[in-house]
Amino acid sequence: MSLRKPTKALPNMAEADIAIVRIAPESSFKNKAYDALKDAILKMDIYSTPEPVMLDERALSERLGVSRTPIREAIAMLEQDGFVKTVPRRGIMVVRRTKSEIVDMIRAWAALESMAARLITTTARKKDITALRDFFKDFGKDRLPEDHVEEYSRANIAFHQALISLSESPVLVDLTNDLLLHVRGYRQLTIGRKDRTATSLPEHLGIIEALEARDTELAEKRARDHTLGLAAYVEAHGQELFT
Amino acid sequence: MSLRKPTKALPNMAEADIAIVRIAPESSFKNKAYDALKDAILKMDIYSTPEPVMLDERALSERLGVSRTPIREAIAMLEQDGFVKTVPRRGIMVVRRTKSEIVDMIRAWAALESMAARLITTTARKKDITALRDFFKDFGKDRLPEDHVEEYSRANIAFHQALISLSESPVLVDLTNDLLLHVRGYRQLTIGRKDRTATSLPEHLGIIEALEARDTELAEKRARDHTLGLAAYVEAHGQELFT
DNA sequence: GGAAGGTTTTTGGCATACCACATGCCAGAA
DNA sequence: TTCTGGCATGTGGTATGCCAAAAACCTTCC
Repeated sequence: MSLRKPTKALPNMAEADIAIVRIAPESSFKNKAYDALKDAILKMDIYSTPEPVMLDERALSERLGVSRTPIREAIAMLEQDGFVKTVPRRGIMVVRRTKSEIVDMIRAWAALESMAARLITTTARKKDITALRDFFKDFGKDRLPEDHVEEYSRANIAFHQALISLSESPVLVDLTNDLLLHVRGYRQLTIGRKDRTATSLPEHLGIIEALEARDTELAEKRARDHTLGLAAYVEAHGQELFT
Repeated sequence: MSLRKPTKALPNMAEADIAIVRIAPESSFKNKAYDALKDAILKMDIYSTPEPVMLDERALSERLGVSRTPIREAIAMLEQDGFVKTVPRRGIMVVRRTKSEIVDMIRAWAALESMAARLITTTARKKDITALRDFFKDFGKDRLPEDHVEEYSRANIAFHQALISLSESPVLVDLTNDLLLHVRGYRQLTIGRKDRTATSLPEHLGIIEALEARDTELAEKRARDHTLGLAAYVEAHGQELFT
């Protein structure tokens, strides 16, 4: 597949070996539009207003300086992702998730993460596991997480993503990232979590310890219970968010 | 919604009561094309030939009797699903999964299904759990699964889907169905499983028993181990498939 | 005979025009 | 004043046509 005629194209091809970096494929407008729209949707605060946020193909095509065609293809992709929903002759609306949908997603996340923990205990290098502690090195008795919620929240997300990555399972990584993108829209998941941060840090460390000890069952259980705890928290305290 | 002003519009409106049936919404070509292509892709045996299967926009638009635009939008959606990959100026190819990708997907499936089992022990009705046995009522000592692999395989898939559905978690259901669609392409997962069917049935029954007993931990474990067993099986015996 | 180089063909990317339908406004009738 | 039918307008859906780049083909010259 790579080369059609490998017969005698080698001798004077030494130049081909020097740092030729495969020129930028120059992504298509479709993909650029997809990235731009996805980014914009994730940034906007969909839940601040009661009316659904609507998108307009023509307006978007003008703003992005391309025709409607690539915009529409990008919209079709976003719809597959579940970020928007287009209704014929009505408009394209940014999807608003209900509380139970968010809780549901967090549960799925818990499932995937606990499987990641399980895999990690059998394959990851000790060094990489220990490195997970670094995400929280700025927090401790003298600098409590609950006093730096924003910062801790970022470390929290980074930790979870790093954890999943250690599983070296592309499927787990991708699925989890998708779920996180949806869940993340809820600012209150971060802010309101203030009273959860206190218990969060010890739980994280507990997960790391179990991983280091190669205790498969325990690591799996701790990872699961930790995230299920978040789900339960949202289910109990996330009321005000969802009108 | 049905009638705006019931105040005085009744007397001579008898004609409005005659069989008006709510006209069909008539899905768009884009979605029809998506369904048709997805169906076709799932049906084709991608692994029978060494060369990748290519699709052609213009040919498809002709075959389906619509223009390229809706086809392209459908392709964009399928690409999001991971079923095809379009390379500029080269073509659209049906994605072929490697063995490790399949194994990876089955592991994620195991994670989701074990979470489903966990949820079921706390929410599902006894009646619905017991109904899961029906999928295997045609098999027993006098009619061994390994003697009717095709049929058992169908029952198997149906069982797993019904199991996940009992969790009443749309996210788990959707994610699992997506994974199954990808995994399913491997006919050998069905055929080669002949030597696995023997152990499969007892394991299924074991899961059902744990669910009925509302033993959360055990149900979760059995569901997970059962599917992880399939992953291990594919990892060990799926060699011949992937060239 | 074979290879370099030019030309045609193929293929996806994009822009544009037009269509059908949902809505809202508004004149005119009741 | 209130209601109704029609028209203007806006929105997504679809069809077409052209373009650039890559691949295939073909010509020509050593």
